[in-house]
Amino acid sequence: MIDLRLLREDPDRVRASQRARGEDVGLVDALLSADERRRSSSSRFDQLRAEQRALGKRVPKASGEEKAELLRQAAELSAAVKSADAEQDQAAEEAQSLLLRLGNVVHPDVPVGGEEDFTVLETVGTPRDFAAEGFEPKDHLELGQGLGAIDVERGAKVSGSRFYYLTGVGALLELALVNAAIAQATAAGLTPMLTPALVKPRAMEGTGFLGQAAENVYHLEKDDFYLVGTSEVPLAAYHMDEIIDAGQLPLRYAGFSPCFRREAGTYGKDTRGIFRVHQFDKVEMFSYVAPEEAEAEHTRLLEWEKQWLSGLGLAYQVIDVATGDLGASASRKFDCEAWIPTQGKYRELTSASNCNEFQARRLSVRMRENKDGKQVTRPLATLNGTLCAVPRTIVALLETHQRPDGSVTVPEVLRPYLGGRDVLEPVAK
RNA sequence: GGAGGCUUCGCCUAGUCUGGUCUAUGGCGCCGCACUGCUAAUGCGGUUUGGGUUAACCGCCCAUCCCGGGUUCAAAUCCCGGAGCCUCCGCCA
Repeated sequence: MIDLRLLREDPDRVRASQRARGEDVGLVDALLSADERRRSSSSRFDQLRAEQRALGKRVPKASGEEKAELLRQAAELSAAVKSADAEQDQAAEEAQSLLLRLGNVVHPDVPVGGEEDFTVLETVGTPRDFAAEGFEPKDHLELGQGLGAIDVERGAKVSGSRFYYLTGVGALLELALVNAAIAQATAAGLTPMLTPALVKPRAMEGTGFLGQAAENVYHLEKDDFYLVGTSEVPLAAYHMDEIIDAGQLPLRYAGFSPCFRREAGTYGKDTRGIFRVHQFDKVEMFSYVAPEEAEAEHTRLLEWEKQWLSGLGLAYQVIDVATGDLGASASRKFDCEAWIPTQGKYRELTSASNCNEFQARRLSVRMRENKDGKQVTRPLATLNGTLCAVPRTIVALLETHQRPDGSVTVPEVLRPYLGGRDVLEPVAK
């Protein structure tokens, strides 16, 4: 959630942000007046309650006629307090529900527009020229099947469309990727974490996934659990309701977990292979920092992503995602898109978001620091970035490093995690 | 699944039986000041969190003793429901 003080003092900035996101600008004014009602009803309650307490203190000291009179007045006040309390609760609830619908205020440098209106910040590496090498690249599924690495037919038989098995060398490849990613993150000082994949509503809500993104989240009705779409959720909620000493910051984690996505509204998109699936594993980086450090941290996360992709020998571009394509929690988002040879375009492999204080306010994660000789508490900033989303990385790897005979060269960084193997060979059918 | 115990302002803790100066005790930690050649030690003071009021500060008011209801003029304290943690039993990877 955003800072209500900012909303009161500079509502135009919030309106502009909503407009840029292509979201309801009227929400800002609805929230302003709901906040007004919340404050006035709360004042009314506070005042009545103060009277009630003052009167209550006199009761035990009085006696006889006087006491009877006090009790009569107190009973009246008691009723008034009760109704003021109910009014206050209702007003607070209304303001809160409006506040939760409001997305983060976007960073001023973010390009305005929809999915196609991103800015390319940088291009790294050169897409491999298969025509010059004289052969037609196979797509990841054909390659994966040849290697005995991917089985989508049985995935569909057992679980339906967008499910798959990683088999044999495919399974080993995932484990190698995950180990290499965790090793890189650990070397950079991040704390490796294995996180829950089922979370309570508060964690999901606080991370910002129950607004517009709600239709993409699996929910277990009977137990009221949500399946996480990323370990960002359990990592953000890890410090929920805590106050962290400024000296402990930054806190950096590398979470590994399965990720579940309903992929609603993507009917017919990326139906072949394992590019877009309902369940996959991912290594995710997550940082808690002081708000003034957030932008520098955002760049840092991006650098670690670039280091990872470059190490895998992939060609990619970095984009500044446009306002209309930002998640509710993000003020700015950088995606790394890797070149997929058979698609002839760059596709998203990683994504780093700066949520500044937005998630921390919702989850009540604060920092305590010494300012001018006084201890102050304020929300901190959270950021997240993909290190390795396994299936998409496999797609890019197989296609990029394939050879004419259907074998695939293993990038050097992965070899130690594949028993020294430097090439994956097709298996006999 | 069954039985019992626990949950208080960063951490530990007093208070709950017997409702009202609980405006929540003490210790640790932390912050400030003093003393000191420096450090340590010591002394004094401060230190829950959130909301409101304020241009801001000071101050003041309200809420907050795991959460939600209830009883009462009045709830940390009594009653009901729930959550989490711990111990034991059962089942189980």
